[in-house]
Order: sequence, then C-alpha cells, then structure tokens
Amino acid sequence: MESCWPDMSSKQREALDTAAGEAIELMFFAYRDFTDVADRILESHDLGRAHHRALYFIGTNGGITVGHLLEILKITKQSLARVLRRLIDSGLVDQQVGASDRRQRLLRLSGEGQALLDELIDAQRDLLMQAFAKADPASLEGFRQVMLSIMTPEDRERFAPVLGAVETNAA
Amino acid sequence: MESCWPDMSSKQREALDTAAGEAIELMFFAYRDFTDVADRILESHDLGRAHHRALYFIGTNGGITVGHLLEILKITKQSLARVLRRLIDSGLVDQQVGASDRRQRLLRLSGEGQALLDELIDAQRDLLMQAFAKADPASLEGFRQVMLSIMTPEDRERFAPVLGAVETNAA
DNA sequence: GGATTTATGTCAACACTCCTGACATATTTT
DNA sequence: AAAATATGTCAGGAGTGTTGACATAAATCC
Repeated sequence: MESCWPDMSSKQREALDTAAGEAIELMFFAYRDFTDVADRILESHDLGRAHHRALYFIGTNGGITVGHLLEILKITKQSLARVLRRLIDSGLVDQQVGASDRRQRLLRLSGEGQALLDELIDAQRDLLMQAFAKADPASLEGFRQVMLSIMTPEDRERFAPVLGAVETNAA
Repeated sequence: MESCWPDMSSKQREALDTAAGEAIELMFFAYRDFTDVADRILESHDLGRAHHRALYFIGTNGGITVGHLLEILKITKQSLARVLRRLIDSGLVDQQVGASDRRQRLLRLSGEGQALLDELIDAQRDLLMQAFAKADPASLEGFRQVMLSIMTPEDRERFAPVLGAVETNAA
C-alpha cells in the first residue's frame, strides 16, 4: 500500500489526503450549482439535461454522426434515440444523409437550436468567468490541470496540447 | 453590458472567455469520470447515486435530521424518503428518536453503512489524490478557489475559513 | 454477386431519480 | 386548545439510463 506513493513524505501525503477529502464536496456542490444555471433555462423549454448534452456536442461538432455522439456521451443507442427524436421533432436539430457513407445521419443544429445552445453556453460561461475573475488569475491554470488529471486518459485526449500535464511542473 | 467587467482589459476578458468555454467541457468530463469510480462500487450493491449522496452526508454529519439532509441535498421529501427507506431496510442507516425533540428521526450509519461509505470515499479520494499529485502542487489551491467561486454563496458557506475568497489575491 | 459487417432506428420493458399535491401523525410551540 | 413543525406516506407523472431483440439500408469482404 505504501508503494503507491514513492517520492513523497508522509506529511505531503497527509496534506493531499485532507485536500482530496474536501475536494469530494467541492465537486458535488460546484457541479450542482454549475448545472443549475442551465437547468433553469432548459425548464422553460421543457427539455432536460440529456437534451442539453446532445445539443452541446452537436453544436460544437457540426455534422457529427450518431455513432460518434454515442461514443462521446457514453450512453446507449436507445437513450440517445429518445432524446434525439425530440430535438429533431421540435426542429432544434437537423439530420442529413452522409455524403461519403450514405448509412450515416449527420447531425446539425438548426438556427433555433443554435440560439438555444448559445443561451445555455452563455449562462454557464458567465458563471465560470465570474468565478475565474474572482479567483487568483493563477488559479485558472491550476483548476485546468486538476480537472484534466481527474479525467480518464481517453477523455483527456479531447483537450488541447496533450502535454503530459505532469512535465509542466518544476518552476 | 460592458459595465459588468469594469477593471479589465478586453484582452483579459477574451482570455477568460476562452478559458471559460473550455471549462464547460472540463466540468462535464471530469465530473463524469469522478462519479464513475463510485458508480462502479454502487452497482455491486444495487444502489444508485442518490443513495450515495444520502449515505455520504449522513456519514459526515452523524445524527443529522431528515430536515437538515433535505436542505443539503435540495430534493423533495418524497425523493429522499424512497432512498432512505432502502438504506434503512437494508441496514445501512439507523434511525433514532431525537432526545430534545422527539419528532425528529436522527440518522446515523450502521457499521455496514460506514464500511460502504469508506469504500466509496476511498475510491474518489484516491482519484483526486492522484490528480493532485500529478498536477503542480500550486494547482491545488487554484482548483479549490475556482470550485468555491463557482458555488452559490450559500453552498460556499459550508466550507472552511470563510475568507472572502476574493481578498486572498494580491501576492 | 452473395455473405458479412456496420450505421442507424425502433419496440418492449424495467429501474432509478426527481417532482407535485394531498393527507396523516406525533410533538412542540404559542 | 390552536397553530406550527418534523416526519411519513399515497397516488401519479416525467426524464434518463439500461437490456435485448429485431429491422433496414449501405458498405465491405471474399
């Protein structure tokens, strides 16, 4: 059990342990309040979080295939189908047969869908910008590093310059 | 609209804007992978996330009242009742009539409940400790400041030395 | 060309979580 | 004694996620 933390004093380990314990609650409350600003907008459109997520990844990956969207969201075909059906029926998302592969149904936001997504993104981005502005400017990079490190390597790959996130230490 | 960001250049605003856009995705992926380590344990006990949350706040607030738990979780009495029923029936949580106020049903974890909670906390704490160890040590405080700033003031109050979180800037 | 694989859609059914509104009981407070 | 509080419960509805099976069309393999 000790071998898991080779190059670190017991004091440092203890500090990390305490911080990690608090961080469990930081994750819970911060995420809840973060999603809440979007939930309030979604309510007025009678949509849920699943619609938000689909809308988001379609909007930021125009022409995405159903299969790719499934990989990102990591939900089942049936779960996505239910959500997608409503987005398409309500005219927020458009489908289009793939040019190179005619089996694919490429997904894109309609003007209305883009407008809603903009509203959702603005709300969450404003909250985050306020948080960044309130906190120390250097906190921003610390926040980013920790969040990236929490993710699975697979999810982490989705983000900018892969740089080990470890080698960037040492001032 | 401009008046919202008084003491900041347009360049600084732009940097924050870009970072906040990325942070929307950081929140999504990091939170998903964070909850996933607990979900895998919960599955083997046939419990869901709602049970995890109740278990957590009962465990870290021994003798908590049903009413207080409702305030923390911000869910309805009915939602909590369903979750609590299973935790009590399966012997993970014990109830006890309040000493000063006999209307209250004070909640506490049983030995078995504490064991399960320990397992859940260890899994998430390990993930966070690994993340903290991987990232720059200074990142830790940055992460903390940003997460606190994202929360509503009400939730933020739950955490340690209230210190404005703003006034701690300026080196 | 015919067999197989792939991308997508759909039907049925079930579990969990959250909500609203109403009603009941015991206990405390006024 | 009346009102407020803490908790429990019944009925019913919505959203989100799951499994498993089956169907179609298009691409791919041999």
